[in-house]
Amino acid sequence: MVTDMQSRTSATRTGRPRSAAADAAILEATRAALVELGWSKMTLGDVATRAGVAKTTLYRRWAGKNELVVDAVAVLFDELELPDRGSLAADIEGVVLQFAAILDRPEAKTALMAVVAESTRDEPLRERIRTSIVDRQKRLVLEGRARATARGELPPETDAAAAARTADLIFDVVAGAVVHRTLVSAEPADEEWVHSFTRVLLLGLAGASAQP
Amino acid sequence: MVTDMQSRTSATRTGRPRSAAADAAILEATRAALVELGWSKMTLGDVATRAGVAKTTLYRRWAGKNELVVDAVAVLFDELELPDRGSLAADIEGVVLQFAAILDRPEAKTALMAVVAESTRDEPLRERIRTSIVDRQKRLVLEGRARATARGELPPETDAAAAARTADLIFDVVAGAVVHRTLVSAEPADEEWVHSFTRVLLLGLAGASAQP
DNA sequence: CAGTTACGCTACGACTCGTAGCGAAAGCGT
DNA sequence: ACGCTTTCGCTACGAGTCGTAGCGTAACTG
Repeated sequence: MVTDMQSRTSATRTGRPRSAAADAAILEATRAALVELGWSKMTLGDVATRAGVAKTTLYRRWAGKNELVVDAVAVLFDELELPDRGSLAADIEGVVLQFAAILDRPEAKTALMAVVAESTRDEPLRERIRTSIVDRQKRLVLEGRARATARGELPPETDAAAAARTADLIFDVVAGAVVHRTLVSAEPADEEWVHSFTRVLLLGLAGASAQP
Repeated sequence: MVTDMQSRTSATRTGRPRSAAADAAILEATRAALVELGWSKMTLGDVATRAGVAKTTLYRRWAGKNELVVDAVAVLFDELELPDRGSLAADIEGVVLQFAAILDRPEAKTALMAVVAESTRDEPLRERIRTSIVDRQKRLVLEGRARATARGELPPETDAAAAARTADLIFDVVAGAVVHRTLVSAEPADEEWVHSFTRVLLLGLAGASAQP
């Protein structure tokens, strides 16, 4: 979570250890500040005060606002799981509804778009977002396909490269559509919408695999 | 573009008129500053200096950074047109490639995500984005469907409400997928990707209309 | 020429940022 | 118990940005 070379390389650190409670308090205070103030009006000084922590302590652990907010929001995606609803279509609908529920939170709305905007000019930040947020979502695509293949709903993959491209395409379509619906169109990704979207996606994928 | 009640209600304004050249210079300076500095490091004072304009002049015309950047980036979407490539699939591919080309610009990357992030806590800003940017894209979806219907590629719409929902779905899927591919996955939406995406989308829509 | 509005310029208080310095606290090894 | 090391809370600071006020001048209208 926090990038510190020494604490991982040497098993036993000398000196006073960093307070784990402070980490938790800071991240929770960050989410609270995001809810109340949004990204632009949230200040690190305010977060430190809310967490009952000195501002210098915060700067010792995170390089800046971007990194802190990524860590604070990343935990929201821990609850993402692939439910076994019996069919590929039902599984996808379940995951998409979970994803939509997370994006419905005010702290996720304002934080995700902002850090993505910053990441366009900050390659390390983009990597941090990828490993702590995006890859967790992408993993569900691969798991879902594996489960559907085991069920016999999908044929086993023969071309690994083509399979990877298809997984990337699915991921961008699913995540992009939900994000755009929620944040740009500002309309809820409710069950009816998710059902329509899933049907179009699956029919499209079925047709694409039928006529290569 | 600029919200001024008086200049439109009363046809002839008394006093010194606002310099149209200043407007153009400010918007161009804004785009230049976005390219060089990105959203977060761009300051209105710097924009005013680049434009050869006093900072106070800038504040007389725009309420803040958000509104200014929306206006500055909106013109990038003026070049979006619906090319007549002969088939619905080819038309969609053409539009998506245009959209991808705009999103490939650095000023569009950093600005669009940032203002969308701000709009989650600013309803007037979201409305401004919608009317000056989003609706211009959405219109292409409606035009494309009308043209395809005229060609006979699509059946005439019977249920207006269902047709509107479908158009919204298509729009969120197309725009969301391209944005996610470009900004989150950070990989180019090149011809190959657009071709794969368009095929999945059209097959899905065809299948969905076949089995209502 | 009088009236009105926009402009450039300067200056200002308020705020945020990120860092430095200090003494005290909390661990570890001997 | 005693150093050694690192973290902690606190205060203070220069630098930078924000958005506005005031002023004299420029541009356009009747």
